[in-house]
Amino acid sequence: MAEIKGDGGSAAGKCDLLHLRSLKELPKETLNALEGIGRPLRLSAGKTLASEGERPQFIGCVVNGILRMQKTLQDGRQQILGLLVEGDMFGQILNGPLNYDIEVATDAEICAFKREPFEELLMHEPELDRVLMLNMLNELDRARDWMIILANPRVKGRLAGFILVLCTRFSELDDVLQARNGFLDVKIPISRADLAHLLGTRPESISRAFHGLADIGAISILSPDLIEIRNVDALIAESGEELELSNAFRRDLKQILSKRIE
Amino acid sequence: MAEIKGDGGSAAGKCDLLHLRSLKELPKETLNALEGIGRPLRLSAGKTLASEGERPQFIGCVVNGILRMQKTLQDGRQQILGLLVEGDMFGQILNGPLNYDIEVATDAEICAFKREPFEELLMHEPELDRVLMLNMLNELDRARDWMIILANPRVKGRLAGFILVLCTRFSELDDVLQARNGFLDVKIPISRADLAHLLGTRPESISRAFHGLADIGAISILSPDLIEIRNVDALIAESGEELELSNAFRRDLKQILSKRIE
DNA sequence: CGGTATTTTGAGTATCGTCAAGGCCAGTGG
DNA sequence: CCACTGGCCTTGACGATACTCAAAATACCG
Repeated sequence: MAEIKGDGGSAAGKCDLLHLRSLKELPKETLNALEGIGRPLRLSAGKTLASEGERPQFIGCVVNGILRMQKTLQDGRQQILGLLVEGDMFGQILNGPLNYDIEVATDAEICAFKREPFEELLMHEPELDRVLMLNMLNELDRARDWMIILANPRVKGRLAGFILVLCTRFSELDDVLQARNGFLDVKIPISRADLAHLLGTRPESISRAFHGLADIGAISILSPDLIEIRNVDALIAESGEELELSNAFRRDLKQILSKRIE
Repeated sequence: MAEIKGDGGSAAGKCDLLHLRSLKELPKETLNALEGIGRPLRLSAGKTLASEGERPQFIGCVVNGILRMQKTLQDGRQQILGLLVEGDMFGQILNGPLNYDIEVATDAEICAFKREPFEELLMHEPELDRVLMLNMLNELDRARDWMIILANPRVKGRLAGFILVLCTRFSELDDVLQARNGFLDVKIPISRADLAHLLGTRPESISRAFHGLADIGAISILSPDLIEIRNVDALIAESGEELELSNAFRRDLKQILSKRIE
């Protein structure tokens, strides 16, 4: 394949940023400028991209795959603070040092921008600034979602909340949602261990919670990382999600279902 | 007292924004302009300032007292998503509608800015924009703190984490910290019920956790809303906080202790 | 001093964390 | 082609913890 050699990076070529939903609104010139200073990086699961306390050398944008933001606690637990997916940006633009690690959860592809040219571009392009602001607001919303999920006293409820969030906030992801004979298939994109770290519990409890949800008929487990939603209302009831949103949820899900079936 | 009548507000006069730590860095003219469009509001505990789904009529800045951001869930639980204290701003500047309620936790005083003049001021004052950005980053950090605290499997650990956060992130507050005969007194600024809503549990468990911490000698309970930290290390150990930070914690706390004693 | 709200305590049950063992799947090497 | 190995997921048993409901004690306010 024709590869344009980058200036020293192991990966070379050009990022394809056009299809990322978060950047779509940028003017074409800005997008081109971004692609000009960005280099694609292919990362394999398990790699640590940046560690707590340091300031990452580059600004990154996830093209596909999933990264996790996580902290290692004193008692040995690892707590996942959030997931970075397609279109999410990271790398402390204004902030000081990171206060969490960034690791690769599944094999991923990112676009890396050197800090200086990126920040210079930022000065001249208020649109880019706006996109970053929205990215941050999005992260704040998601952090609050995780808070609500974590506050659920039962693991079964936390898992139900996670599945619902997967269906809404992460629904744009390629492989997560798929309709099949009238039900919605959901691919669980991370391991049980990571799920446990995310929901503040242990893999064993996650497993029990999955089967608990299956027992009440809310889902069925097709394979460890693929489930089928059989009863949205039961799922919502378990999660204890908010009143108004749960109705919106139902509507959206029905929409997604019918859209994906077509 | 000399009061300058406002244009229709029930409260009148001028906000004193000078002493707020988050606004200190603003140029004097910007601060004056802000004070010009702001009106002080005195609020009593329990009042709902804004509800989920609506867009608040004004931008607010807390002068003193505590507001809470909270959501009412379908199963009746109320989950507190965070506290707004002296210097914090709220009111969805760029965002769409709120997705939580804002209620007054303790009698409070805020400075309210009408949306239009505030946003116009924002256009002309990049410094103000920057302050708002920092305010948002701060909120994100705090949301992540809450996540880590909520993820702690034991209520005793969550409570320990809360007390530590109180000593660090909220240490600038007037009444929270006070040194007395060599130990640090901490005023718990919200009720047991609110604390339960914040930590995702029930008031009974909060009570038991307080007494559990007292049993291991980490704290002593002077009155329901006033505790004394007797063993910081035990408290940190219970909270399971992060490795590096816990050392910083210890240092900071010792500093606070010696500073407050003087 | 009485009345109310808040906090605390108690007892019983459900849930979760822990430790240990078993099962499933994929990749490896004979 | 098949046994083996290692990683991940599941299951089981048991003790610790937290939720629930109910009642008592305490603090708060007039």
